[in-house]
Amino acid sequence: MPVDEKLEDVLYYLIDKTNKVARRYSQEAFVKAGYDITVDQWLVLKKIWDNKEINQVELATSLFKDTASITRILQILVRKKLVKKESKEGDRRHYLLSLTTKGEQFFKQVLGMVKSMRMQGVIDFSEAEKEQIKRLLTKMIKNLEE
Amino acid sequence: MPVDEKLEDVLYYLIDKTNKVARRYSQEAFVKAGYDITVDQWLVLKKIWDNKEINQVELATSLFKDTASITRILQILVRKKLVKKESKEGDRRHYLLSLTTKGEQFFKQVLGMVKSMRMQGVIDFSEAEKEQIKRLLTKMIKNLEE
DNA sequence: TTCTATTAATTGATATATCAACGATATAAA
DNA sequence: TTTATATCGTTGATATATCAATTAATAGAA
Repeated sequence: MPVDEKLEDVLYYLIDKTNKVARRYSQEAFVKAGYDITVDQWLVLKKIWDNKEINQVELATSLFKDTASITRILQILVRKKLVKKESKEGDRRHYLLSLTTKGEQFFKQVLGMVKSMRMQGVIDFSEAEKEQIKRLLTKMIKNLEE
Repeated sequence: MPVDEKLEDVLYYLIDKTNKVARRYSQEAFVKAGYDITVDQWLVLKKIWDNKEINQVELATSLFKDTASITRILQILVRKKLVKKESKEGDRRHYLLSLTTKGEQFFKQVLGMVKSMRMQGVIDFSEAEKEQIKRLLTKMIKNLEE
């Protein structure tokens, strides 16, 4: 019988837990506020807001998602009339993505809440601790990316 | 136009990225080694190995999963003949979960690789850094739970 | 210019997450 | 004992992740 440490002591498990707790916290806040949106949909909105002329491959890369996932999330956001896709002149393989007027209004309305959600996780962290956790996570990523 | 920090500077985003990188790293290692198993399926195996008489609700709680997800993951593990479900005498609402002989052999075979995967992420971390990152993540979880 | 290779996006299949509804059983209350 | 409530597990619906195959369009090579 091989002996092994408990799952609770495994760092990946702790990261997974933190990630889930943060996502659930954010999702519940959206629901409580009556915003019909998921965390992943919000991230896509945010990225389009920040990069008005982004295409789907760039969107996928920067959000660590598959282009297939992006296609489906965008279908939902277009259905909700928050995002619009327009063919690009010059290269008809891809689209220009942008927020609709409704999408921009929605984004601005939700952003304040999102900012306070971001703070909640580190509410009692010193500046040094905030830097430290980012530094260590970045270091882990480097160790795991070939 | 509200100004907002870049996604790359948001801590939740960095945690999400670390989590995905760690999962992909682990999943690729399983595939390369020819092990037909997902990360989530492995976690369920590990938990049953550690707790021979666990039921599905406890399994779900300890892995931060929904009981519906556990039902479906177990269906797959049973189909692969790695796990068996036996009715419990006394309370027929739930099952006793355990690894089959094949499941135990598989677990022992894979465990060595899993241990080295766990180390890879923190390969250049000092002991103090390992403690630090666990402490800070635990602190974040407390800030975001209930 | 024509053939080939690459790129952007979509779709299908399977695994997982989450919520809600449900069935079977067990426990507590009346 | 009957009734009400709580618990364990399953299933359906929708969203997302991943991989593979496919379409449409562009770019590069012959």
